[in-house]
Amino acid sequence: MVRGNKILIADDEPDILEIIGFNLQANGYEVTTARNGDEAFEKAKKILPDLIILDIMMPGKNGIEVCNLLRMIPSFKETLIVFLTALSDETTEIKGLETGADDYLTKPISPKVLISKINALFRRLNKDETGIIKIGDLQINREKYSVKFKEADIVLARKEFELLSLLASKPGKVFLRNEILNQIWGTEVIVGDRTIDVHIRKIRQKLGIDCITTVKGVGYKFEM
Amino acid sequence: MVRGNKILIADDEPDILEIIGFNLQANGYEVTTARNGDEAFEKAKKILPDLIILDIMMPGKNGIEVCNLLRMIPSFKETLIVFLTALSDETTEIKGLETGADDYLTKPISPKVLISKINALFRRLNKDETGIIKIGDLQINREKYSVKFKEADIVLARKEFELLSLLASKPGKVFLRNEILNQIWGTEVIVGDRTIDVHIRKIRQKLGIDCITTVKGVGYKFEM
DNA sequence: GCACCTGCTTAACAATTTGATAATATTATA
DNA sequence: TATAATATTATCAAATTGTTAAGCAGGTGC
Repeated sequence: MVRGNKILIADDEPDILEIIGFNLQANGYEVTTARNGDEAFEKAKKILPDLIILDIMMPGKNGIEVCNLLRMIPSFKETLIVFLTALSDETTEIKGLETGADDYLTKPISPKVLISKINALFRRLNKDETGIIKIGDLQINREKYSVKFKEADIVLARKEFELLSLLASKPGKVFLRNEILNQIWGTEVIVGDRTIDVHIRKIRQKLGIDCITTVKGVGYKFEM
Repeated sequence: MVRGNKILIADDEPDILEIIGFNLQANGYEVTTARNGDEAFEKAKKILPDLIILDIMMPGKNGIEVCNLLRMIPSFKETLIVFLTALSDETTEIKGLETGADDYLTKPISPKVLISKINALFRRLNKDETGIIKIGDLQINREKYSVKFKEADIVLARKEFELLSLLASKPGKVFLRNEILNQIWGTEVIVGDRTIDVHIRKIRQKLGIDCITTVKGVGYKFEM
């Protein structure tokens, strides 16, 4: 299992970006920086970091807004988000944590302490972030949007791919129909119940193997 | 899935224990207190809390020592440990986090902020809580919706699974028929009395072992 | 623009599974 | 043993999922 190591730092002070960025890189993290809220949001969607460090007071969107926006996107539900700011205002801190941030740090903070805190957070997060899922003879490449089974390429449509990808991300876990709807269609779109079934059917058909099990009244799970 | 809610607080100042304890209880946590490091260590082993708040400067063992000792015990590998102390000394903070603490808070801290931080920690913890029940040769996995007995998979329908799951969640406890009805069918649905029997029968049949005992006139209990 | 293709959703119906109940048999216990 | 409680069995209705085909929107090449 490969520990995720992509970190995005957003702060409007170049000095902070440089100091923290340098220290994180020295500790084996892959660092991207952003100078304001909008840039942070765009870069986050692009690079899908494992951890995002957000300054609260920034030009454009502030850190809390960025956090809120990101948490609405399914693929950022599990991403670690930490606020870093000079504000010692208690109300802000609570607001930050309640948007679903994982920690809240106040400047000034020494790089060493920061690294320690970040390591502690990652320690809790055991997740494979390579983007490639390999299960038996099946390979799912999130970046290439491709699926291989026994060296043979299988062409899946987008929804099919996302569905298989989701199920295979935790083999054995039963995904409730609601869970699937939220993760793939989002909370706003409403689609009929049979839609999931039809996609499942197509995946089963295209893969040719029965690796998706129905748990009646509950949901679906992936198993090889 | 039941959220862990047992918290142990260790501090040598009675005032702190009282204030924090009160606030945590008001937020639905079950609180135990300790007045020094040794007491904290003993109580931790006894009650197996989900979160431990440790003062660093305490009579007897200090907080870091307690943390180190606990982390050596397998059942405390996943326990949340947070340091709470007046020391703002950076070196101590790093030392704390490197022993495997999950956060580090400095006094003075307002109860609101404390609660927020603790909620944030639990939020993350609950995500990788497996929800697996293991009793003897029986394994019940809520996430996978699967039941294993001696390596053999047993397929249960939803109601059967819920029922077994409920009984096995507290082995030995007798669940009244009413209790079972409320937990599994809810208060609105009304089903006949024989319905429970039939489900119990199916579970017994499928498991092949007699681990559900009838307590006539009262209810059922799970025992291996 | 127009024909054509692809992917997504849905409707309609078939197939399957589940859960509840009735009817009857069995058991525990006063 | 009498009695109430539970076990067992078969049956049926309801819930759930599978399957197929059709409609629709968006994109592509001509």
